[in-house]
Amino acid sequence: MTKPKSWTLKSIAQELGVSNATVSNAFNRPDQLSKARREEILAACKKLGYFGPNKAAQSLRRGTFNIVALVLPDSVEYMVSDPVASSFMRGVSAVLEKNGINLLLFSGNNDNLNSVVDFVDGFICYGRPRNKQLVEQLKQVAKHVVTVDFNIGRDASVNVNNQQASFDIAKHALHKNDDRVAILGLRLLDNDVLCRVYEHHEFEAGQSIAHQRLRGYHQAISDAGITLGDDRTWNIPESSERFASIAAKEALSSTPRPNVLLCMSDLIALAAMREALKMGLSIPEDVRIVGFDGIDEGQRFVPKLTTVHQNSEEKGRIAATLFLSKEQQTAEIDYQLQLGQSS
Amino acid sequence: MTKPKSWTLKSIAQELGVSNATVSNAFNRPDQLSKARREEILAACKKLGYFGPNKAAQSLRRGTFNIVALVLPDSVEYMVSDPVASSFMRGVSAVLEKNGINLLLFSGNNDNLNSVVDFVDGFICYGRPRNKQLVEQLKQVAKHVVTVDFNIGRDASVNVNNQQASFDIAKHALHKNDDRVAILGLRLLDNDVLCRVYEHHEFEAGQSIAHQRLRGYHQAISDAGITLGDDRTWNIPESSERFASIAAKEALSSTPRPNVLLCMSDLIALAAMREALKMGLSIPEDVRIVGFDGIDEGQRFVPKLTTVHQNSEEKGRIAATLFLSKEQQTAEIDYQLQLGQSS
DNA sequence: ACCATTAAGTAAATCGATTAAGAACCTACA
DNA sequence: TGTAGGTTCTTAATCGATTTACTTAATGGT
Repeated sequence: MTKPKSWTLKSIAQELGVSNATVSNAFNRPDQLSKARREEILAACKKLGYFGPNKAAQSLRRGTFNIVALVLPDSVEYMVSDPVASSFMRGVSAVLEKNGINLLLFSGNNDNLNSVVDFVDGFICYGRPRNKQLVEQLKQVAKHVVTVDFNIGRDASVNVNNQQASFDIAKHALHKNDDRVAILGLRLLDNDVLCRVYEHHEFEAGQSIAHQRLRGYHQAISDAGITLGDDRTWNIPESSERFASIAAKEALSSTPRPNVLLCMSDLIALAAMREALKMGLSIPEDVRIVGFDGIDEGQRFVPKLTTVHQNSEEKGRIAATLFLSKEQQTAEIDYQLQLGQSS
Repeated sequence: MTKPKSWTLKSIAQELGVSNATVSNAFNRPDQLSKARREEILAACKKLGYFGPNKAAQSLRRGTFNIVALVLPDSVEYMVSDPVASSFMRGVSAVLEKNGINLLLFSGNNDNLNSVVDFVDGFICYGRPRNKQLVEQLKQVAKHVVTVDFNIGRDASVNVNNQQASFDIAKHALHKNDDRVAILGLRLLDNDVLCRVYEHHEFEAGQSIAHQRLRGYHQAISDAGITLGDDRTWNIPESSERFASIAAKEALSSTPRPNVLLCMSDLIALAAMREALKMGLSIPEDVRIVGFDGIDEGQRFVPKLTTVHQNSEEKGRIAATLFLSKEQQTAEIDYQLQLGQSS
């Protein structure tokens, strides 16, 4: 046999005068052949430039791929822009890297798991995807899933107790029962527009993190003896500075002007603080602002942001570890209130 | 045939009483069968819950994968922390997403392309990998490569003219021929330690972006009639705030205290500004500081950073587009000086 | 009515591996 | 000597598809 430009198991075996199986075993099952034979084969492969079994073929045969898809709540673009999401990704990748598993980014804009489901070992899904089809598919066709910040009732999930945390931070922010409260929420509605939300009662059953946090806020507000106006809640469909600024400006110039702003993310809270300062308001005297997440920038801002810190990187690490262990369980991660000067 | 829990092309064909090939053609080559037959088959598949040919098998057969690996200069962790790298990734992913191509993250810590080369269509390599083996492998075993910020002499690459840009910014920063210059560099040495660099002449031939930028600085310094001291250059092996701060502190307290700091990245420049302010120095009166990259934070900082802006996102888009076009060419992207108050 | 085309569909080789089952040989123990 | 057991290696089926070459039937022109 003349030397082919690229070797396969078969051609190598032929060249060496042994069977297919023996070469395969040399690479995968050392106990299936004599040590001498094995070393001889491995050495020959190295010399000839055969770097081992083709992974694609191996995967097809074995049904395992060494790839996990990270399902993003949005575009990849969003993922690397958002500090919380980035941290999470950092945690995930650190664990996977250590285990030799590759990470594939699956954009939340994509509407069909089928394009990847055949060549990944499973999914880590960060936040409930907007696309409901995707959730259905995760349930049905995924070999293995770990969900983060939401639950689909199979395999594993990792969550923070959003409701409790939101309750805690809101309770801290609310002082008197004549406080005028506004809520700058995340994606509370099923649309993609920045708008006020009117029917609060509809959300009491929702399972997204936005709804969980909203419940926490509502509870604290009601505990403080405050009545939340019917138009005091903003739906911010994506976590961008642009949207956050617009919503903050709107809220701060609405009547009655709120003196407490409950923000469902630090990104939103920071935008709100910038807007408030721009409008000449002082924080926390004129308006108290609290966030959620605990990103670095919030701690550098003046005044320092009061927020709920959740360790996103740890969350990522736990999610990946859970994925690898294939255990079926729900992990709840810790959070801490981070008290700054903004409230 | 009884209904299997998951369909394959074969079992579906059997069930429908047609051949393998016909089902395959129904999905891939509409011109190979009658319209009626095709629609009948597709409908049946949908009803039975067969979502189309298995991608892993398809890939093995066809030799194409719809996956491109993004080779990172460092861990995934680094990639999402660094704003420039994140922008780049954003650009890449936007283009790939639009074309239905999946993105796989390949950590620069990984030392063997072989673990992925068999199931990706090729590589986009962001920055020269530290690992020289990796470069060799890219040259030899990659089906297709686009390199960014460096060149391996095959397929395509995209670069910014680092030397010219560095020359320009340095020229702007240097006023008089009695300026005392220090350089806060990137990874100039092949080690992983933060240290001063003594033998400048060794770098004149280097091809990494750090070396390219250094050449630009040297040229401007020499044009200004300044002699750069032998211990005025710092090697900062990774682009982290921690390392940058240490180096900046060291440089600013060294003798003679520099009044011009040429920083090879904005991250470093920002750290240097923070340290300078902390030491009670005023910018630019006591020390002029310039950066490289043009990240957002630099423009928000007070004083605003003077720097070279390169559109990283655009760079990412170009890299991905180049990859998809399979053309063999080198694209040079634009840069602009961004003049702030820091110099 | 005859032959040349074209259309529709199928059989079988192939992509590059893994692995169950079995063959050939050797050792050892009763 | 016969048989049980253990090594070492091979044969052949299989993973789930694509695609070339071929068969068969239908169409059309003269």
